[in-house]
Amino acid sequence: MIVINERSPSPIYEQIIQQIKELILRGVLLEGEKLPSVREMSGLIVVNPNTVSKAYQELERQGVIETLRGKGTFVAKQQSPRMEKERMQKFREALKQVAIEATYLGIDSAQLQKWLEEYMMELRGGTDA
Amino acid sequence: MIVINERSPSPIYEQIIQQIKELILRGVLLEGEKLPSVREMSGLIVVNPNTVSKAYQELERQGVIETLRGKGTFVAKQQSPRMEKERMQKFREALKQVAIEATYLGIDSAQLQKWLEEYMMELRGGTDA
Amino acid sequence: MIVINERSPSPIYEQIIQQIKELILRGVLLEGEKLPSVREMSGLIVVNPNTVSKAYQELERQGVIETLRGKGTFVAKQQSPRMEKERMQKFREALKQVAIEATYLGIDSAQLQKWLEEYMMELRGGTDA
Amino acid sequence: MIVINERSPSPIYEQIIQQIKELILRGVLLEGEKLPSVREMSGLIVVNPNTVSKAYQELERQGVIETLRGKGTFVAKQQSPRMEKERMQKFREALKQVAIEATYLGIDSAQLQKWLEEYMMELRGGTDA
DNA sequence: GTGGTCTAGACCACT
DNA sequence: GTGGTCTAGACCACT
Repeated sequence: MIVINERSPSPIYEQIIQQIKELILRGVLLEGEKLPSVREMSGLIVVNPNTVSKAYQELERQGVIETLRGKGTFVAKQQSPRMEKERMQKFREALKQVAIEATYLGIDSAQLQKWLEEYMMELRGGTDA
Repeated sequence: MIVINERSPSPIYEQIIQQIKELILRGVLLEGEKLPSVREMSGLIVVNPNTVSKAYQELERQGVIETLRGKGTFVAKQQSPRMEKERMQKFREALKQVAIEATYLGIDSAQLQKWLEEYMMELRGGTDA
Repeated sequence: MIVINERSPSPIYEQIIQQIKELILRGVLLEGEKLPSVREMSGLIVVNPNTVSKAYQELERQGVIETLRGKGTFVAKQQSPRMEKERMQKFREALKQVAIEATYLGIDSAQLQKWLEEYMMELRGGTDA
Repeated sequence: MIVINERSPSPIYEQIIQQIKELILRGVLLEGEKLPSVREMSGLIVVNPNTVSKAYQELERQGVIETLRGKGTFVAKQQSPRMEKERMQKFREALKQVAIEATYLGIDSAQLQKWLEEYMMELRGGTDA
């Protein structure tokens, strides 16, 4: 389910984080469901265990997953909106950069909204499956 | 005009690139206008000249600014959309991450579109000024 | 394998770029093969690591080599022709200058073609080895 | 007749040198013909006089033009092949780089020869005019 | 150990 | 004065 692009400029642990988030949003990973252990995951996606571990730790810090000692790692129960200030600021910043780059690429706001709609529909649609 | 955030995870030269793009889109920097020299800019934003130089070189590669040997660096004449494939792919990727993160933060697509509209209006509005 | 000419008018990082390209075309460096690390190379050819790094980054931009984070730098898999417009224009310009200079040196087109044949045979021959 | 590209990475004085050589090879400038003075040329092509002067000096060093005190600058009489070792070596080096880059761009030797033929025909054709 | 970023500062070609 | 190149060397993220 998770595909790593070694040539990507974004670090592998970031790719893992993003893709796990996406799998949860799409409903592939359900609330309370067990994630593969660090070692399993490290074998599945052929990546150093330290890298997987780092991704899990960050996901836990963000409240996306939960680690139960000796039991394993699970998708957190409350996947409700978490409006942490820091995260929100980062998001607004990213959104602004997207607007700038879109303008440079000559993409108008209608096209942009269409694409965003599509992506978000895909993600929300996932929860029905 | 340009403010560097030393604590930001994105490198200083990237911050310079993004902010110069923004200043151009907002119409603060006009076509053909001279940018501060590498040394001036380096003094203004308190950053090493090499770092400014790296940002200028990348902006030149992207066709945003132009360098005239021994004369200086200028905002490029044609700021027309450049649909380079690679850049477009990066953009689509960034857009997708924004959609994912928005979903996580509980921001619906209507809110997202409103914010994007605002940013893009600000940018386009700048060219009239 | 790589020899830097400090008196050459072309910058050191350009010399590195050209010679690595040549080594690949001659088949001395094979697809997927690891290049010396920035530090190793910098020691081998007695040049500052930053200069080697600059050469590697430009080679990556051109798709000649690939960087895997924390792992190293490798000869890219597909060394297929890349017909980027900009690069092609630069090439045509260089070719024209060669024609002009040849005429000045009294070299006729038959001789020129013979030399080019030789060089290209050498390069293509390298991939068999 | 001479067109300067201020955005070109090759310096203006080099562009002047190359284009004067080309004009001579094409027969636009004839042996013994007077060149515009440094000031005239500087006005014609809108370039700093120092830059023109530098180009003329280099052309004189190469034996392409001759300066007669108080009279002006003229296309040299003997435009016969001058096989200076240094120049020849530089040329062979440039030719080699052309071969390497052509291979990278996927241009075969037949195409390369066709282009070279064309360029050289244009140049030689010029002497008939 | 790997490449990426950055500083401080020198030197150079070009205008 | 302008940008381009290079050195020497530090620090950092990533694997």
